[in-house]
Amino acid sequence: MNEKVSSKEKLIITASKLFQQQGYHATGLNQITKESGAPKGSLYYHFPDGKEQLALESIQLTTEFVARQIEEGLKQSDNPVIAIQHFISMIADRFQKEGHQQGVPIAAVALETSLISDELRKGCQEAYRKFQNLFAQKLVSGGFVEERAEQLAVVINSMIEGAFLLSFTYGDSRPLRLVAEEIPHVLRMED
Amino acid sequence: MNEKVSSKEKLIITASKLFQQQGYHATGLNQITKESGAPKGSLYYHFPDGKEQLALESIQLTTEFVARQIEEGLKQSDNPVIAIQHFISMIADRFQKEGHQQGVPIAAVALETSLISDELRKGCQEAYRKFQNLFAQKLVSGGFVEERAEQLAVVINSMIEGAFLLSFTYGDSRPLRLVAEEIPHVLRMED
DNA sequence: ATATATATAGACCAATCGGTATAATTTTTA
DNA sequence: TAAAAATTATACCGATTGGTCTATATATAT
Repeated sequence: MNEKVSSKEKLIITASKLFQQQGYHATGLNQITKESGAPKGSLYYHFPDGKEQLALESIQLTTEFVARQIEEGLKQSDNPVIAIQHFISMIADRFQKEGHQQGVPIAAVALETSLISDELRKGCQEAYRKFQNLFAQKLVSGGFVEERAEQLAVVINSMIEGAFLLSFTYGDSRPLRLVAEEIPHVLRMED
Repeated sequence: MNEKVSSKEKLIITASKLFQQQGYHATGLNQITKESGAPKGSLYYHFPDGKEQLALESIQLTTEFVARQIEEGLKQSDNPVIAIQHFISMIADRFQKEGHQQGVPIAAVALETSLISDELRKGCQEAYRKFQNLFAQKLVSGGFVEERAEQLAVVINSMIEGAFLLSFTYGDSRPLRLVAEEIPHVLRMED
């Protein structure tokens, strides 16, 4: 029963955190190995393609983590409006509590790497698609026609990502909270 | 009459472009001096505080540039809804035409540096505030009460920034176009 | 013309970057 | 237990990073 965290897992977990906080280029492999406790020799054994491969798998871990948070938040209500508002409030609360030292998931890596690595660009694209699909599903189960649900999911995704970026830069959760308040009108269900 | 572009200006112009395309950490001072034609000696003469100072002034140049684009777009109509929609369409068109090789203004630097440099964080904050104020002004002149206009401006700013990020990552202007279509409902003026 | 700022030129610095090499070790299989 | 496979440990690599230094021009004054 090998239940302890493997070196590979430790590397991915640490890298995910650092890439989110510092971005791709500011995060060195030496820092990742040092903070994870795994040696550099292990890094290139488990990730023979180097930093890019490690970043890709880190993005995928972050994607799963965020997706689970979205699912958790959305199951709070059958009403898509209330559910999505609840999820955004969740983000805003956590953002406020943790002193916004965590960065914005995916976004930094997406902006830094999309033009230099198609692999990483696709990884980030896949992340956003997953988030989008979760919102779309919720809207469909709330009565929206599928095509319309997908369109609205893109808009909701944009609002959240943009508000997250603004809240991060301002150091203030207000943009996230204001966006949450407008969800009913985007979904055309007056409150 | 010294009308030729000074070394300082060349450095800022080149740095603005590179920071937007590649982000802060991926852009080296050697690359900036090389592409601008200005020598490294000049860099530390004009920017004694180094990369951070150059980045701050670059952000400010980008801010002015984008602000002018917003003003240009918004003056297209007295109706805030149509004006804002027109501006977003402008972005989407340019994005599509230029093969999205330009990056997202401000955002990358904001995400990369906000946690490590309060100066740069404030510079990016100032950028977003300027954009926000232009939208808010337009809404006020369109009949919105000031406080409400400011709230909606934050939301519109979020939608645009988020959609820009998604369009960039997808390599597709669709998120921007979908967000434009939802502007009437956010401003509660049915089309 | 001469003195004085202003600006340029580019060699140089320690530190760090991503990445490689190989030997030693641990774990698994036979 | 012996052989084989998986993993770890470092020392090391050239290249590049942001930043410094001093000598040399180029203007702008007096």
